[in-house]
Parts: sequence; C-alpha cells; structure tokens
Amino acid sequence: MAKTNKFYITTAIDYVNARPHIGHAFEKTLADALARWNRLTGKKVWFLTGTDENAQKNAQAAKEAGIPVREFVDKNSAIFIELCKKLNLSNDDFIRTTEKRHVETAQKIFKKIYDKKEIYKGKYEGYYCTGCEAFITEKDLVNGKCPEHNREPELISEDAYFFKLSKYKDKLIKFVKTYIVPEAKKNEILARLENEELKDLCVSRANLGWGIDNPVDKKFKIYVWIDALVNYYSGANGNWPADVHVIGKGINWFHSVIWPALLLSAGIELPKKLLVHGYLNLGGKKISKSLGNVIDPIDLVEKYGEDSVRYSLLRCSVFDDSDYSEEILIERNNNELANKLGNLISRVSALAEKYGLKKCENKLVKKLKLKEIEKNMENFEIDKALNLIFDFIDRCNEYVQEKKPWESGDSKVLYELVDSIKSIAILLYSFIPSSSEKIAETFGFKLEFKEIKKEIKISKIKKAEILFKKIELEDKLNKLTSLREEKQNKSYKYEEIEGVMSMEEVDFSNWEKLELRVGKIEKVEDIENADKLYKLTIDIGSEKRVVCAGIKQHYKKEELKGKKIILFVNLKPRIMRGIESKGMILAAVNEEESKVILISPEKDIEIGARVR
RNA sequence: GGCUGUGUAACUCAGCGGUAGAGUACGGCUCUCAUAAGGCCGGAGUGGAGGGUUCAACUCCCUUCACAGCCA
Repeated sequence: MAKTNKFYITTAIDYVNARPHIGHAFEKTLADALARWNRLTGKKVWFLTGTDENAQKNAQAAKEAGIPVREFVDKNSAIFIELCKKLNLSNDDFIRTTEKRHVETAQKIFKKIYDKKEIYKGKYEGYYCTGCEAFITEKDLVNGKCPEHNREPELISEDAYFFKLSKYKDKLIKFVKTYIVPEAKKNEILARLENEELKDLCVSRANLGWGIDNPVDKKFKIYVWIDALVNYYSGANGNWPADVHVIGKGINWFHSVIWPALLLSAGIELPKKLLVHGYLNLGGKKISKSLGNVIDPIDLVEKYGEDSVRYSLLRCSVFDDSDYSEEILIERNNNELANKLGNLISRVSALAEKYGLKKCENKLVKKLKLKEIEKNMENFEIDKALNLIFDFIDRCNEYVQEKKPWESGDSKVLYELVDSIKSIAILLYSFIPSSSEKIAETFGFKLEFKEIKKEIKISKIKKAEILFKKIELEDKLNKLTSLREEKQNKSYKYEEIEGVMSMEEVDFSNWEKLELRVGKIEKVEDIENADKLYKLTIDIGSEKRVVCAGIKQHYKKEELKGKKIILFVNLKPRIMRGIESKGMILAAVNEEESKVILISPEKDIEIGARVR
C-alpha cells in the first residue's frame, strides 16, 4: 500500500435528540488521539466530527420539548460542539447535516445513483416505528409495540425509493476484507454477507416536513442512509477518501455494507479503514439513556480536567467493551498520572534545578519501545501504546531510585532523565496534549516527533508546578454518592414506566416470567451509610447471590442468619449504595410500612426450590 | 431463534501449546529528590463447567452454562 501523506479521520455523527454521554466522548477522544498522532508524525490531517440532525427523531424530540425543530437542533448540536472544545479535540471541522454543503452533496449523490437507475421507485409495506425511524418486522413486536421504544408502530404502505444494494454483494465481500478492524468485527460482517441474501434498501421516507428533500421527488425525504453517511464525503474538504472511519460496533453494518455500496454506485473512491470500537459499560451495565446510568462527559471534564478524562477513556480497550466509571477515572488519575508521571516530572525537575544537566549518552531511553509503540498506533491499539509508554515511565522512576541523583548530584543521570521525559511528553502529546505542553515548557523542548531522536538542548530548568492533582477521597465519595442517587432515581422511574410494579391484572404468561425460589440467608452485613439496608448473601442452590434488602429496621442480624426465604431470582440487577443487588426477597408489608414480615416456606424444603 | 464475541488473582485487564502475568487494592521492608509520591519483597487463581486432541492446553477441538453485541 502506497504511503500517502494525508490522513483523513472521521467519527460517527451524533443524534442530537439528547445530551452527549460518555460513549460519545470515548469515540471522539479515540479519533482525536489518532488524529493528533498522525499530525505529530508528519501527516496532513483532516479530522471531522459532527451531528446528525435531519432525523425525524429530532423533530419528534423538539415537539416534545415544545420548541421549533431548527432551534432545537441548533441548541443541541451546540452542546456537542462544546463537548469537543471541553475535551480539547483537534477536529478541523464540525459538520452538521443541516448545513447547505451537506444537503447539496447528499442530493447530488442521490441523484447520481438515481440517474444510474440504481435507485428505483417501489412499494414498501410494514410497521414503522418513529423511535427507531425504521420499519420493524411483525415478529419483533412485543404486545404490538416496538420493544425498544415501547410505542405502537404505524402500519404504513407507501411508495418508496429503493437502492440496489444486492448488486454489490461480491464487491463488498472483497472490499470488507481489507477494510474492517478488528478481525472479529470483520468476520461478523463477512459471515452475514456470505450467508444472507442482500435485500434492496429503502432510501426514502415520507415527507413529514423535516429532513433533506428527495431531489427527484419532492413528496419524499432522503432517508438516513444516504443522508447521514454522506457527511463523511461532504465534510471531506478535498481530503476524500477517508483513511479511517471511527465508529461504535452498533453501526458496523451500515458502514461496512451500505456506505461502501453507495459509494461504489456513485462512483466514488472507497474509504481505507473502518475502526470499530467497543462500548463502555458502567458497573458492568451497558450505558444507555433509558437505564439512566449516564455520566455527563462535560461535567466530568469540568470536575477533573480534560486530560484526566481523556487519559481514563483512552486507557479503555479500543476493540472490546470496557468498564468505565468515575472511580476508574480517579484511580487512573491518582495512580498513573499523579503518582507515576506527575511525580516523575516533579522530582526530576527539582533535581535538575539544583544540579543542572550534563550531556551524555542516554542509555535509559533505550528501554523505550518506540518501534512497538508506533506499530501499535498504526494498528489503532492505543491502549497498548499507552501501556508501553507507562512501562517506560516506571523504568524512569526506577532509574531515579537506582542512581540516587539527590546523593550523587550526577548531572549526567539527570540529563538522561530529562531527555527521556522529552520522549515521554512527545509520545503523550496525542493523548494528554495540554499536560505535554506543560512538560515541554518546563524542560524546554519542542513537541515534535523528530525531537525524540535528537539530543535535548540543555537549558535552565525550574521545578515544575504540580501537573496532576490527586483527587481527594472525601470529594470522591461525595461526588459518587450524588451521582449514584441520581442514577437510582432515574432507573426507578424507568422501571415504573415499564409497568413491572403496576397493579393491573396480569395474565399467566407474565406471571410465568417471574422466577421465585427458596434461598437461605448465609451472611448478613451492614452497608455503610445505609440505615435501612442489609447486604445479604443468599444461597439459592445453583449459586450464591448478593441481595440488598431494606429490612434493617425490622430484623436483627441474628434473626436473619440461616433463615430460608423466598426471593425473585431473575430481576434485573440494581445498584444500591454501590452494591449490585441481584434479586429481591419477598415480604408482607402493611400500609404504613410499620410491619415488614419476611415470607418463609411453611415447612422445610431444599434450597433453590421453585415457587409457583 | 441464528451468528459473533467474552468468561484468567478482591478489582480492571494482558498473554497464549511448554513450570500462570501486570496494574490497583492488601501486608511487610526501605529511600527521602519528589504530589504522604518512589523503590523492593510478599500473600493471593482447581484460568466459567465438563469432555477430547497432545509428551504437554489457560492457550486447539467439541459440549454446556452465564453475559454482551449484531440480525439489514
């Protein structure tokens, strides 16, 4: 593959019907790190991100909020722009699909494919869910409602425009092999391409007033495929084809199959790579708005600073799902940024101020695996590159310990250390840019990749300011508690809507879904700061469960221990006071809740017995 | 339901046919240049479960369980 000197990278564009969550921040930060890295290594970079604003979903959300759509999307996309600034992203452009440049390009491409007779008019019949913005098949309906949005879809039979996706199957199979990273995600698409029949794709929808007009038939709008995907092309600013599209695994199919097919049809060059990243989980649960476990990334940056947030995000696995939480951020900030890196800068700058530097061969820097880091970055393995950089930081701290420059006053050792720090700061520039800038300023070097190989110029060094403040335990607890409460309220609300706790009559199939079993309480523990809750460890035969129960005011620990009770074992787990509660024990409760009486089997029976 | 992936120390994860690794947390020792930081040592795991292939399996194959994702 010929090496070009340009690097065009994009992120997925975001729906603006809600505030950005941490997943958005993750993807953008990943892309930014890659953009900055390539810029650093001398490429001409174009980094594009943006918002998807033409979706009917936005019109709907605006209606619910009671403001004009235009105003609604302006306001919300502004929040995404703010997020980019807060995260110190180096994006060269920010595209909004309501912009003229995009609307015109999308129409041009639609027309081009239409003229080629690969978009044709046909009939579409089916259930349309306005939440999904898609037709859903009858078998996916639950009680006649879309399971994801809990609303009834409309039965629509209408004229529609279709794209001949099927035509490109073979070309796509070939293309995808060099396109998708990582392997697992590639195989997923390949398997489907090879085994399933490609159906033609509906590329129009009825004109409901909001969206991009279908250029060949004003009764229609352009549907999301062409509308949204084309942003990468309309925002390319002469840099097409894209070198990397960074996307989440949920939209792999669209980017691996639909997007290239559209481009092939329109006679446009194909993008080079598709980086499919994993999702962030919060406490083991998928982050989703409906669950209410959203961390607002803008708040996070305001609390902890952009580099701590960026670093903690970039430390997550690129390809696999990872756990993310405020605790993890704090841990990484304190241990890695403050204790290891920050402290190294601090101690070396102090020693350098005192004893000065003396030029010599830098043996220490040989332990830096530069080639490997470069290779990792080429393969988008940011997490691995960071591992290697931080390994080297450890080596530097060990070196200080070993050589004891505070005793020897050895200015050669200090030279080696400062020169090594130079490499570290340059390598970290893509990840924690403003911190790298501060380090460069302290030691007087330029943040350019080629400087790694050059000897550092000796200059007068002054002890550095604190780079990363440690986050206090007290702060940490307060913040986490408030976040957690917020989460609990939201998720409780969600459950209510679901009707799980409602008093309506239920039919047998609903009852059947609930799994009640006999369990034995093995352990009873207090939970810090909780005056009503006990943490119970319950043996249910097949396993042991941790369940939180609000019965502290009604039962003593001794009363509970060894007791056999009945519990729900297939309830959705819930985080209570930071403990994941996997189940709920049954109790009879009177109106004013003064009496809470646990339900026990009337005679002895095996642990794990089903109650029905 | 079909397909794909994941399951390794208390936690977060790495590795991968050849005597189980890192970081954090925890316990002990130690230095004092530094952000009560650093360094050293230590405990810790029947590698989801069960089979098979092999001289040898966490690593390959099969089955099973749990979780996650995709199904246009």
